[in-house]
Amino acid sequence: MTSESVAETIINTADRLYYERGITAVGMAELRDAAGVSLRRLYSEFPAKDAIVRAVLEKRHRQWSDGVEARMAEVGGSRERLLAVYDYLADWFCEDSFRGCGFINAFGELGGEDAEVRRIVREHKESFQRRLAEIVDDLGAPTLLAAQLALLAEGAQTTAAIAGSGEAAGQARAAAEVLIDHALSAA
Amino acid sequence: MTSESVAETIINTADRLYYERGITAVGMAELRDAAGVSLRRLYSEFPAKDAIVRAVLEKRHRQWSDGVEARMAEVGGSRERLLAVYDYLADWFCEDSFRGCGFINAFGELGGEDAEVRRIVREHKESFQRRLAEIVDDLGAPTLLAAQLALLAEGAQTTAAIAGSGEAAGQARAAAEVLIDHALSAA
DNA sequence: CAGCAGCGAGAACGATCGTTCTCGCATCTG
DNA sequence: CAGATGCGAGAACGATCGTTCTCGCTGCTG
Repeated sequence: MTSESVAETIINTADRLYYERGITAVGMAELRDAAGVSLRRLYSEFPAKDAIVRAVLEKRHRQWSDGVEARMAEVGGSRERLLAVYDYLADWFCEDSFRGCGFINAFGELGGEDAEVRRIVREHKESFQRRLAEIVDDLGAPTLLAAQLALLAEGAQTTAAIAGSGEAAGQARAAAEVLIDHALSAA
Repeated sequence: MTSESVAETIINTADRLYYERGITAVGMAELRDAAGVSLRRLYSEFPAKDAIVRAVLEKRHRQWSDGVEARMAEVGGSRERLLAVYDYLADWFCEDSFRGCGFINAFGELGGEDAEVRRIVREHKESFQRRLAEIVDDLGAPTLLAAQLALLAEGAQTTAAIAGSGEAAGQARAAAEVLIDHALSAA
């Protein structure tokens, strides 16, 4: 396999810097230094900073989807697959670099000005909700449950980031169990 | 009663602009124009932009606390007081100007760089959780429930902002009912 | 070897940032 | 009336932003 392309290096470096410190706080000069490329090369790979931001968000979307999907594939049964989401969150929250959901952060920072960022963030969250809805449907539970499980996951991400502790994942998981079992017993 | 002071005008204007468009996106010149004061006056009331940001967050914290508290006072019983939080959210989400939780947005935008913002945001969220914990305690339910109800509220705020719809409030309320009743039946 | 295309280093550009300074007018004090 | 004070308007400052341009080296092709 070939080593990563220049564009990938740029995206990975930008992702790390933007996530750590915020998008507007990281200038193109800093990105150039950290990625070890020339400014000329930066602008030959991407037309502008906006394009890098979009590429970073799209890469992050694939990573999240793949990560959640892999975690869900490890267990059997729809109920366990739903709960696997919170186990995935628990691992993520433990990472030193964890600083909340990159999409929520980008939305808070740029969502007021940049309609394209709004669109990407919204699509990311909708796709997660759709995936949950599929599994909830397999369970035979109402779609409302999928939305509620998503609320728990979103709340856990922001709470873990702000509180600086990962305990929200376990709390969300326990709440999810109650909601799932209640939905099943009502069906 | 006297009309609002210059400092209050500045804070209220800054709050609106920062919330609508993001903090870094709003410069001091724009704030001066919108508040109708001179730049000189801006810097005589506040030593720097950071101080305005902090003042805005602190005002927002009082507004949130007072608003939730007033809403909870309208109903009787601990269970209804807890659920009143989500009714408060539902009203808020319907406002045209709603763009998510200002603290979460500020955290996403500045939390990576500004430790003071981190502290204020964390304190705000902790104070909300403490208030929930008091009422949960009155109910005789375990403290875990308070954390879970907070997760639902946080998740509803970000989801409503990103999706651009207020339905998350009702979904969170329904989930809260299930969690509360489950906690009570187990006690 | 001559000529050319590609690219890195970094200067340069115009815009805008937060912040400070200058100037001139208005209002008060004696 | 003379002088001082306070403040608004806005120019000025240095820094930094995103972006483009220049220059000079490197390695290819004929």
